[in-house]
Amino acid sequence: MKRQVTLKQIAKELGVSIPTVSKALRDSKEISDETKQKVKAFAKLFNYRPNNIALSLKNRRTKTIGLIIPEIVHYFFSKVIRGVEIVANTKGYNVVVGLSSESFDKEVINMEMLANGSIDGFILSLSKETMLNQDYHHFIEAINQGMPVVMFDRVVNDIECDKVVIDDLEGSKRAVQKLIKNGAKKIVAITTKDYVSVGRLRTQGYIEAMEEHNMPLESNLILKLDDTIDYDGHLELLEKEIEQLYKTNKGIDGVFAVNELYAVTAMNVARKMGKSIPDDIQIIGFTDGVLSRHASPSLTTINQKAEDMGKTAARLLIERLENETDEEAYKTVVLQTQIIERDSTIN
Amino acid sequence: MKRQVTLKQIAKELGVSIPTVSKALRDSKEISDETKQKVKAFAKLFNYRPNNIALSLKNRRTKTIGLIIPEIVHYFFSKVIRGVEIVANTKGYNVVVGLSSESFDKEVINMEMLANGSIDGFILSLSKETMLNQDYHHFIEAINQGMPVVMFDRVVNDIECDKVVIDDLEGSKRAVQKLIKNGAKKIVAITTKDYVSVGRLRTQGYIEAMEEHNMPLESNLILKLDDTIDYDGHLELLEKEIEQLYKTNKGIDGVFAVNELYAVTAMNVARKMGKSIPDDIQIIGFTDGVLSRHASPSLTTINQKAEDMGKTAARLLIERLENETDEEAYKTVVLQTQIIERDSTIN
DNA sequence: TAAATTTACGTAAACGTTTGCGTGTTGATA
DNA sequence: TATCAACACGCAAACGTTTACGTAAATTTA
Repeated sequence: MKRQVTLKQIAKELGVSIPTVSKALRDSKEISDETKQKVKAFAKLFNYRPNNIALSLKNRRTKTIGLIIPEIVHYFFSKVIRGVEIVANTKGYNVVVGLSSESFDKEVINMEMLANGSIDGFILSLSKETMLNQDYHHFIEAINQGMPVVMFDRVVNDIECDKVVIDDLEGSKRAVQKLIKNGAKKIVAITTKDYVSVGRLRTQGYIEAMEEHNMPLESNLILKLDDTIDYDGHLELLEKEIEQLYKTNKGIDGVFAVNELYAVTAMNVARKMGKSIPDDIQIIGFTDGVLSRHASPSLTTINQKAEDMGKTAARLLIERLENETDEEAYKTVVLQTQIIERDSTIN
Repeated sequence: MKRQVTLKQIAKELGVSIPTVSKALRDSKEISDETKQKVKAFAKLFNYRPNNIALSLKNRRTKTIGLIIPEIVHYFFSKVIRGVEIVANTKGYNVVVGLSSESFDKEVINMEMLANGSIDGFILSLSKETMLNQDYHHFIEAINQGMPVVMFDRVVNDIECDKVVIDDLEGSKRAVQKLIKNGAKKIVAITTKDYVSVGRLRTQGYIEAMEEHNMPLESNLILKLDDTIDYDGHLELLEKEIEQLYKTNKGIDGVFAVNELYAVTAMNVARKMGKSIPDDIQIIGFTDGVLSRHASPSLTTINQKAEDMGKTAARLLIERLENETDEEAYKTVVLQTQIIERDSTIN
């Protein structure tokens, strides 16, 4: 109906100039108290709000953050969004979310849609396809154009920007150490292929822990899954892979899985095979999500610090946006993980 | 480093006027081929992209949708976001997400942050507190200002705007009917207090199904939980409530739960009490999320059509934004549910 | 060859703000 | 009564676009 009222309309209605209205509302001392009163009353009456777009154009800043994530129906990423939102909102920023759906092209398109003035900076996590392609030109372009970028979780080391990651290596190492300490003798790792940066690091953590305790390190014991497959829609594929793993390696009594889907499936498969959790097999997963919490028995996991990650990323970005001072001092924040002990391990 | 190049800079560099550059790039026939070539080449070289903010100001439309949801770490809502994103992106719209965190105030603040020109329209689902307060002034204001609003799932009937809901009553009715047909004799409903619109409807569906089959309808059999409590953090509270329900009503052999958290917890509690699923107790939940799919046994559920809902809402909004024609013809789209049969019922 | 038309551009205004500066009016000072 | 500062406001420009319109020069037509 009645469009938002503008300075122009107030000015016209009150018989003053536009700048006078603007200054009155901002309490400039150039304007008489009388006029201020008049203008403010009118503005309040008609619920005047400055047009954000006009302000953005004038100030050359939108107070909006672009957040590009690979997937949204996902415990970890949705928690990151929440972290970003919380910090952004308290600092007066909005968040526009772009979904790459793990696709390189969509990642590029999303970034192009936003990089033309719509946002002040990016927070992003690489799509799987981008990690495979290793084509990072869109990030480099954005950065060269003076657009601050903060990468989280799935990052690329070569690119100069702020980053937030967890200590994947240390976290998984501690998980495996816990299994060993709990008496597990034959521990398998269920992980992803190496191009996924976090998968590689977590596998490495498993290997280092095993080596340090002189445990048998056979390639049989490491199941590297192709995580371009959407196992959520084809759970039976995943189940078959894991069943196979159990069958070719008799006597498995410890499972370390790099995400909670693998962990909970490993548990369900084991139970179907008549194993008891945690007495026969102990399981630790990565990412502390709903699945882990509500599985039965509940899963011991490594907390991936999703919300913290989002908050930290948002803080880093906003700091960079608001302090145009110390350029080039890019930071990488490493968040420490914790083990959340539940019922899939002996405590 | 080098800021985005503007029409002004191109014009200056090429010794022509700004409108000439603009027209050349838009292939206006006012401009000679020679000049067009020159301008386009230069623009391409310097990777010119029109500034979105300037365009928004000029066109009085931002091509951005504001999406306000109560919670993001939530299977249903994150799927809705995905639906909205997909449709929005294919139509050239961006999506800025605002979180109300189930709080009335945050809902209002979020809407105010966006209503000042930042977006073209809202898609939203009410926070619990708003449903309790029944204070809808912020929606009414937005609508009066000519800002299109589409409500989904948690809607308020009194407000005139487009809406997308599922057939909660019919869906839950069919769920209970299925339990009855499967031979369940004593069926309980685990639901929320009535101010949650969808909770009320789903409870109603349970009641109607029971009545139509002349099943005993005792208030004991309906557990209305206070869902302002964050059971995700205090699972034991929820477990205690459900355990109590089982104990005061011996012989329960059917459970209808209005969300998957209640359903999976009802299952876990039953199993801890030595019941076998689905032989002793059959369970159907609402919302087909990860918990249902990966629970063991997997849960039979009613599909809440989250992604469809998001897509439909986005389509409704964009249609209204782009056809300024038929005002006042508000639609309410009702999506039909389906039962996803899994292992928590006898099939 | 003068008038009419086309071509190819530039000017101005607009979207809604903010801010530096100019200016007419008032009151105080010398 | 001149002079000057203070006051209270308006003007202009800027952010980056687009579009209606104006206007020289070049071309066509009569």
